[in-house]
Amino acid sequence: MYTVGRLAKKFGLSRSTLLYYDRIGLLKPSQGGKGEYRHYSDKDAERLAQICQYRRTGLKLQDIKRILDSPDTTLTPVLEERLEELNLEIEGLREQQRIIVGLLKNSRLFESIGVMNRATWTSLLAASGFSDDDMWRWHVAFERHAPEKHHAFLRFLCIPEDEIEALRSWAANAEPGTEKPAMP
Amino acid sequence: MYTVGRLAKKFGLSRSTLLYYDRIGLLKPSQGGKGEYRHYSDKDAERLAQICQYRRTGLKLQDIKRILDSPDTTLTPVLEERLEELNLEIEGLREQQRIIVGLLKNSRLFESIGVMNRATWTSLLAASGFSDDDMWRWHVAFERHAPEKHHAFLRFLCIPEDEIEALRSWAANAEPGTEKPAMP
DNA sequence: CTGACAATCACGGCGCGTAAACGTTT
DNA sequence: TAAACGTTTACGCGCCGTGATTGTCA
Repeated sequence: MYTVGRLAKKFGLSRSTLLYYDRIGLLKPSQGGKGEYRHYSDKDAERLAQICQYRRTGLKLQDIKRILDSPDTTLTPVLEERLEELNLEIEGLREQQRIIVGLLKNSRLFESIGVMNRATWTSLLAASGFSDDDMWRWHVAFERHAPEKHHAFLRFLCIPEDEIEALRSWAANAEPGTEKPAMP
Repeated sequence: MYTVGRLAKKFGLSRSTLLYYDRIGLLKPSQGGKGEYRHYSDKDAERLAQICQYRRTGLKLQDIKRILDSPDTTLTPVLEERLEELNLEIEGLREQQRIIVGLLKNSRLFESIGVMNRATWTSLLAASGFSDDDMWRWHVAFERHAPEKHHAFLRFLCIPEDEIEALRSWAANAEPGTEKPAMP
């Protein structure tokens, strides 16, 4: 049995957060009617633990409520939806990064920040003994095996969208002996 | 010379957005007093183009204002700051993805979504003719040459933080002939 | 009695607009 | 007359945080 404050402390939340969860029906104390003190049982605490877990995935409180209040069939689809949503969000942010990198390309300073780029990547591969040919073969395999992920990875390297397009379409059509595209 | 609506249409914005920009002093029409129609000059339009450009980087309107209203010395630092901020945001979102992947690991369905993971990655490398040894050497080079980026990349693969730690510390200390860590 | 808790209610606040309502210019 | 404009005000999102005021427990 916990009071609001105690439960809040136990989970590193603020009291008002729990009050808020009560208000929206996400976590109602199993004892304590109107005007009385709230009393949270161990079961309530367990539910709160679940809530915190799901919150770490960025799910909205409403979705968490849906998950916890309905048979577990909803869990997987909701999480997958969130995963997809996160992909889109990340893609959007990377897009913003690419634009900034474009604007900053005179100022060489951005190299020192943790943004991955092609120069770093290729120099790493070279340092590990990978030849240019290896790299081209790798692009081809990547494009064939998982085109979307290939795309995502190229974006991860902050390569401009048009170059990505060129690289991918080359990789998609490459036959043994195909001429390699010129890359800056 | 443009009126609000025309300028808005030209830039794919809504009228209210321009009104808002006027209110906060971000873009004031060079002609048009109170009660009169706003008239935006070509210079204003140019400024708006700048604004839109910077907005695509996710800069706050206040920061854009600062950039445009002061000598260009502020541009670079502001952009770099935003870049760093984006890194943090992306890292946070990836963290959320990793948690979801952990929760979903029984449901194999997430493989079909565009999330990169180690399995895909290694199978790709293998398909391109890279041996296990190549991969281990590559980790070592990566860790030595750009530790932070190595970290970022492993996160990109949705590898749990503790395994990342293990892998990195192994790579950091590896000598030729060092035993390789067991990886699931 | 006192001090630490509890209760309820309502408002604030971020960032960037959007929408409504109603009057004026062209 | 109609369309586009003007101003002002309020609202929306998501997730709480912060009081104010008053009641209760140890």
